[in-house]
Amino acid sequence: MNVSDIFISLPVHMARNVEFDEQLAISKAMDVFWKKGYNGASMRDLTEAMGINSSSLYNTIGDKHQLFIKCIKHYTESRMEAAKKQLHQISSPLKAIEKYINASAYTITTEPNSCLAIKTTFEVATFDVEVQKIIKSDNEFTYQLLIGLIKKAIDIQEIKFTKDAEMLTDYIINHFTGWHESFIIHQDKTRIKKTAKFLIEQLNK
Amino acid sequence: MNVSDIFISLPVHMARNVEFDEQLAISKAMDVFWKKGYNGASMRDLTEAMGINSSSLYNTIGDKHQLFIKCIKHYTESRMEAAKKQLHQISSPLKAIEKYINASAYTITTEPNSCLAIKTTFEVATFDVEVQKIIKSDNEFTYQLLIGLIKKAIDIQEIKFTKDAEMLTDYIINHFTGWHESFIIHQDKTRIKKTAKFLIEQLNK
DNA sequence: ATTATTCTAAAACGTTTGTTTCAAATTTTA
DNA sequence: TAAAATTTGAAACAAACGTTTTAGAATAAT
Repeated sequence: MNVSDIFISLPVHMARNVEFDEQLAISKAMDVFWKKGYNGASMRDLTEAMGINSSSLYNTIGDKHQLFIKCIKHYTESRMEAAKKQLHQISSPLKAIEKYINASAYTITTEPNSCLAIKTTFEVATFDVEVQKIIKSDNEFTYQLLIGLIKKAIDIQEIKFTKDAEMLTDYIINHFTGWHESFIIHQDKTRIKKTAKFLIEQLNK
Repeated sequence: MNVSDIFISLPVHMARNVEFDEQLAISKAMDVFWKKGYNGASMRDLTEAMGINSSSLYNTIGDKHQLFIKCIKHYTESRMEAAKKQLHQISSPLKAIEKYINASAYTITTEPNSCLAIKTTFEVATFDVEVQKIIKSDNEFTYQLLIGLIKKAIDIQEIKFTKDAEMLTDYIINHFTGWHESFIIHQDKTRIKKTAKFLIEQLNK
């Protein structure tokens, strides 16, 4: 055996390339899961929205579950990027926290669907360990982002009423889920804006 | 036509009575929906848990959707009764609020499944108007219960930092949903207890 | 241009879905 | 006790489910 044998299993003739844009297709599938949930979305719903045949889907991305995993990864990753950009270069940590809270309230009361990560948490995260991991790391990202800001704010005494940064981070994050539920039930922006305003006032005490 | 004709359509021969206990069967079905969600629960899952045949189910309760409606009604109604009993005769409004918060935190970190009402809100309440109504009135109950206490607490100056009872009610309720999500993700009781403690401290300012 | 390879579309796959049928069992009224 | 009415269990229903197969179109390398 010589070195070239190692590569003998590689395709000699490279036939057709995949026709469809995988990222675009996943984004389309994500929208379906977002609206209908994991169990509520059928493969026919998905392939129709993606504009591809199920054979292409199974040849490239995989089965329904693998597709779902890619969709929520896509969702959480794009949210992370958006958050990074959003808080990029804000001098005051407390101002950054406030901006993050207001941006969350705005997103919740503006987007057509409630957060896919939260919907997924309540629908399948209890059973599905693979989903659990993604949801957990998404949550951890937000947590680290906020706790960094809170620790800084405590350090420079922008926040004076507590030294427990971990608790305060949890405390703030908890609100977002409640706002989502509230908005589904009442469809009332002002209720959420008022509580967001109050939460920010609390931070300034 | 005489008066007796009005009743002529009523059954003359009353045959068998329904064998199974409907309330018990609905309670069993509720557990299945609670674990698997609406779309995740199959009729075979449900009838097996209920211990009845699907023909009996369709003859008495109705189809899957009607069964689900009865299940979430059962869920919300029993929760309402429990809440009423719980706060029955507590002299101080603020103490009653605190008890309600602590009881919520305890339930969230103790029960095997996350709240059926919240799971339902995120899974189907966006589309299903019948479900929406039930969820909304369940929410309204909690809202009225809390706002009553908060208004009293403001009146007798147990709460001094705000006069906006509506906002504060929303603010408190919002936490519960967040705790549910947090507990699904982290399974950490102390994180929830800490934020509950902090929330109560805020009320005493 | 031929060959090897991969992609795509349509159809079909076996299961499972929610729901209905139907005969047998049961019970009440007469 | 006979007749009428209704529930029950088992089987069957069509439709939809997630997935696979298959034949042919497409394309890169020879």
